[in-house]
Amino acid sequence: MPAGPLPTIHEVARLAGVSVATVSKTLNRSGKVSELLQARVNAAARKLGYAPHASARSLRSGATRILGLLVADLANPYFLKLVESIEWLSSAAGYSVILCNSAEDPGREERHLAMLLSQRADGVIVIPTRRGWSGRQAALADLPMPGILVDRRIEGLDLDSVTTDNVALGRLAAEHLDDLGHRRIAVIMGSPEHQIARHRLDGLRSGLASRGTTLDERLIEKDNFSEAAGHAAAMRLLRHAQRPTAIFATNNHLSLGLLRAIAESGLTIPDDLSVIAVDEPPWAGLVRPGMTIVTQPSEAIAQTTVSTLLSRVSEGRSGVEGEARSIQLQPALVVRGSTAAIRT
Amino acid sequence: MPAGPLPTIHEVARLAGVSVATVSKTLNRSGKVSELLQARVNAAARKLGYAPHASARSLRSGATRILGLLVADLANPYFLKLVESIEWLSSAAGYSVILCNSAEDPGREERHLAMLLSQRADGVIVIPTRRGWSGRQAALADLPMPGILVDRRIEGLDLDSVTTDNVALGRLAAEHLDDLGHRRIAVIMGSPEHQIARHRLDGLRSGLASRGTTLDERLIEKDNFSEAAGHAAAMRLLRHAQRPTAIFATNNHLSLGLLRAIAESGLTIPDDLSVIAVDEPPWAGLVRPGMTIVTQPSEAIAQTTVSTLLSRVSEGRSGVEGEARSIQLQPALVVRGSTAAIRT
DNA sequence: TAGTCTTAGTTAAACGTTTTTCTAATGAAG
DNA sequence: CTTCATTAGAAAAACGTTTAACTAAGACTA
Repeated sequence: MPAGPLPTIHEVARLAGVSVATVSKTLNRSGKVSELLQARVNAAARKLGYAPHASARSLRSGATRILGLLVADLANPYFLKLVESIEWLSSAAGYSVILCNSAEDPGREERHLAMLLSQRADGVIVIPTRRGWSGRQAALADLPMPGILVDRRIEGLDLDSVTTDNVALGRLAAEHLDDLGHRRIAVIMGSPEHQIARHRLDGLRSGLASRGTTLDERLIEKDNFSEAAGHAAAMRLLRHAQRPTAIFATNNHLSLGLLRAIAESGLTIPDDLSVIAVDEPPWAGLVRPGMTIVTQPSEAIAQTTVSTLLSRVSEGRSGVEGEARSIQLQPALVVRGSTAAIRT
Repeated sequence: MPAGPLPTIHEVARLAGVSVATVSKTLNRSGKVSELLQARVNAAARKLGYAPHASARSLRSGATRILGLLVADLANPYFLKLVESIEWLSSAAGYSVILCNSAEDPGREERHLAMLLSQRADGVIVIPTRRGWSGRQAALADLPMPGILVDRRIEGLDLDSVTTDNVALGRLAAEHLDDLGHRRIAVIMGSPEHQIARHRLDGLRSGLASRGTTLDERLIEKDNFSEAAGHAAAMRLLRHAQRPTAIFATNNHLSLGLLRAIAESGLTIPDDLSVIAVDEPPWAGLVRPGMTIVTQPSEAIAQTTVSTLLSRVSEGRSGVEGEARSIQLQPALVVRGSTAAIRT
């Protein structure tokens, strides 16, 4: 790092023989500057290697062109996809992203939020941690900049949100399994206190009900969302007196645990057991002959999130504020080989 | 977002009945302030919900407490682990992280670097893209803030770096396979233009050589580092007249492709084929009976990276600059079931 | 020709901090 | 009873921008 102190706009102005205002206007393409001076300014800026000081700029202008991205769990491949897309879209729109991983820890989440407030991010995108929001909604509601929730909603919090229609997701799985003739269907649902898990289960249940099948409540495995929990739940199900003919795992971690359990048991998919999972983790290709999944439209979710947030940002607080928009996007069923018609 | 304009230090000062200097000193624990005034200031700050304006602070103080993290490829689980650890450590040290994904695109990388310069990040951590650095080293070398390379080094660039000892990594794989009696060993090496790939191959070759085995050059598969390439290479190897008894995949994407190919071929690990891979991707558990791997010490690498960078940051440009440190950490072999002694 | 409108540019204020310099008060030393 | 340090606090400058307010010079209108 050999360079001395960085050049300021004043040095550019001096070299170009103009005022700093002219430099600013030229570089920001605001206001009128003659072709001649524009050329001189640009040449000077390039020659000096001028890079505007973002802090100074935002101190004066009031906008940082920074978005905060607060992720509940970076290790979840689905969230990672969201992060990738959101970073991509933001950067295309001229915004930088401060990434914060709360690792499902409300304490970290809160500290990160305070930091983003100090940074005066122009907006914050939050995939909230699962627990710890009761009584803490104010932290988000009182944020002085626009915020938007992704994937998970927080009960009793009036904020823009973009989520998957998780009831529809459960219903898709139900209809597919029913079409294949499955009646003994198990669910590894994660934590029943979690809205998403409940919605997916509700969708499954109602989807089956509308086909005249009732879900066997004894085949609903409830615990948390970890791979270990998925593995344990799967083990219980596989040892069940009347083994289910199909298992629905409602999240990436859970389905990984499920697949591991199946591999350990020496069972074959889909002959011994049909499996349907949510989202497409990188390892979906390892399951022969391909994983049947219900996918959440991660690209569309990222897209909607960023554009909604940025439109709020440009509305500014001048706007009528309006109602909180809560946008639900539709999942899709991708049929591959891990589900098969039940043997007669 | 109901709150009006955020309170400034002046309003805190007025409410506490002191000067802004006293507020600043109190909040930053710098300078002497009496107990009494400290209490008044803290109370006032809390009451107003004061959050210092980071831009103003860094404009004046010259430090942003922001680190830039420029990642070549977020989709690589190994890099993701690094990102997680780095974010964690930085945030523990009081730094925020601006995450930039270059997705192996030098153009994006360059734009992100310019942005980080504008943001006046206190330091930048770079996992550089594979290509596109010839003639562009200056972009990093001339950075006015401390920078550090992780995982990949750039030839001809004199900058701190933290990497795995990849020759040792290859040698570990070689010795393990040799111990098990394998002689027909294949490598899916990725791109031969890439230093890491070459080092790992060199390590494998020399490791075998020191045991008296020569690596069959026809069993070295070269292409790029994608999953597709890994899959294709594996397919070629599996159809080989004399099928190798063991395959070494030198990267996460490649090993995923390899495993997929094996699953498709209906071969069993380790009976038909031993497999050794690098790093522990989430799906390692899906391979029965467990994946044998050579791991890079990602935690230690993250740790070393952050502490080295932060020490450079606090040295400031006052320091003697000193030599660039290039730190190599040692990989480790984790033996599980995917490698087995060759059948006699 | 005198007045008014544009236009292209400059000057200077402002953003919210930190930090240097300054001041007044207290206490110790001679 | 001075003088000199020491201290806690205040006043003010500075950081590098953007932008509002201003100016001078042409171009147009009456």
